Formats: sequence, C-alpha cells, structure tokens
Amino acid sequence: MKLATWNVNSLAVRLPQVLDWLAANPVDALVLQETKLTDDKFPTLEIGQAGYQVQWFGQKTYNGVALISKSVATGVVKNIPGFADDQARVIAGTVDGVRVIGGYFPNGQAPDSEKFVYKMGWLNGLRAWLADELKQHEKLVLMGDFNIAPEDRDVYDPVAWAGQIHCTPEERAHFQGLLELGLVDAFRLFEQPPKSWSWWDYRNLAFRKNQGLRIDHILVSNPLRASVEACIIDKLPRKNERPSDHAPVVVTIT
DNA sequence: ATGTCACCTGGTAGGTGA
Repeated sequence: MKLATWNVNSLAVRLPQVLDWLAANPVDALVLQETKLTDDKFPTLEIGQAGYQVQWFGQKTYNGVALISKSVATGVVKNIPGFADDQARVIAGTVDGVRVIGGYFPNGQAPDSEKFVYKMGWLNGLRAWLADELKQHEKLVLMGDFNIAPEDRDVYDPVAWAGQIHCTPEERAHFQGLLELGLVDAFRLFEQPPKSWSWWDYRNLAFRKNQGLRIDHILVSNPLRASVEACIIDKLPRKNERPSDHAPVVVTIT
C-alpha cells in the first residue's frame, strides 16, 4: 500500500492540484494539513467523485486536516484525546488494517514565544496519546507536517538555523521521543539524495536555490519497518503554478 | 533583499501567521 502526507496551505486554492496529484499517484491514503476550511466548506463532493473516501476536521482561517482514503476509514478520531485544543490539527483512522494518524504540528513561531510553549504542550499530549494508540494498533503510521527538522542534515543551512524554530534541541528531543515509542523515520530507512527537503519558504527564491528544510515526515511502527519498500519526497507539485510551499511525502509498504 | 502567499477585517490597505 501507499500512504502520503501533504501540507497544501489552503485546500480552497490547492484542490485542483490535489485531485491531479491523486490521479497521477493513486495512494491508499493521503493526509492533508492546513486545509484552512470550516467543515461546511469542505469539498467532499469533488473528492468523492475522484473515487475516494474522506474524513475532515477544520476550522476558520488556520489549521485544518483531512484523511483521504480508498477504503473507508474506521475508528476516526479528531484531535488528541486527553489534550484540550481549540485548533484542528489531528485526524486519525484505521485504513485497511493500518492505523493512519495525520498531524499538523504547531509551528511554534519562535523559541521564546507563547506559541512555542503551546507546541511543547501539544507534543507532550501527542506522545502520551500515541503510547496508547501503539498498544492498540500494531501497524501504525504517523505522518504530517511536524514542523521539526530532526537533524542538521535536514536543514539547508544548519549554522544559520541553529537554535531557531524547527531546529531547537527541545523540538528535536520530542522527535526522538516519538521514535522511542517504537516508531522509525521511513525516509531515513533508505539512501536519499543529499539536500532533500519537504518545505521551501515562498520568500527569497528558496525553491529555486533549493534552500529548504525536511519537516514533513512519515513515521512507521516497528512491526511495519521490514515491510517499508520506499519513501520519497515528491518535488514535482512544488514546481506547479501557485504551489503549496510543502511537497508531498510518500511511503510504500508491502 | 523577508525577493511570498493566504486569510481576515474592513476596506479599496493593513495585520497575522506561516
């Protein structure tokens, strides 16, 4: 099966690109972040006509997530049970026997900001809930926009970014904490091109200069590890007209 | 060169978040 994650930065703008991408990449499940749509405005009809099921969880202006799948998703959960949150950031469901969790992790803005405090609390809540989920679901995939660059090799200029948001020791410790629950970074199971990023700032001609970060990830539970056949970042949609600033990440599991 | 984009409110621009 193929699973994918994509921060689309407004589904209202990017829906045609998502449908085009799904036509070219018929995945079993795709999680979206930053749909930026209230639930009443979600394009269920268009996604259904493309032959997919969908679960969605949105809010006004910011955040918003969705789980698109070929098979019906069961046991759908929205946001983190046990963590009170007024921001729509998580959607989970079981698809073909695999627990699929899509997350739009908080950005955090700056290490000395209130938003960073929120990010740390959110990450603590996520970790506690995931420990439970892993007890119940042997086959589990956590994917999304983590807003964390786990290592220096995930950053185009690690010196300039040292200690900056996405690269702080606190965020990286949380990423390691997720791995310690029994997850593995699917992208790093394989040899990858150097300077592999999943996000490029809209500013500064960053994409053209390949100045980016790898902050979108797919983590698979240990029982799935041996079944992971490939994991790639699909840069093509970043070359579209009016692209999202993020590229999709895709994992293939036998 | 923060060289952008998307959304909001309240307007034909400015603020916010990323």
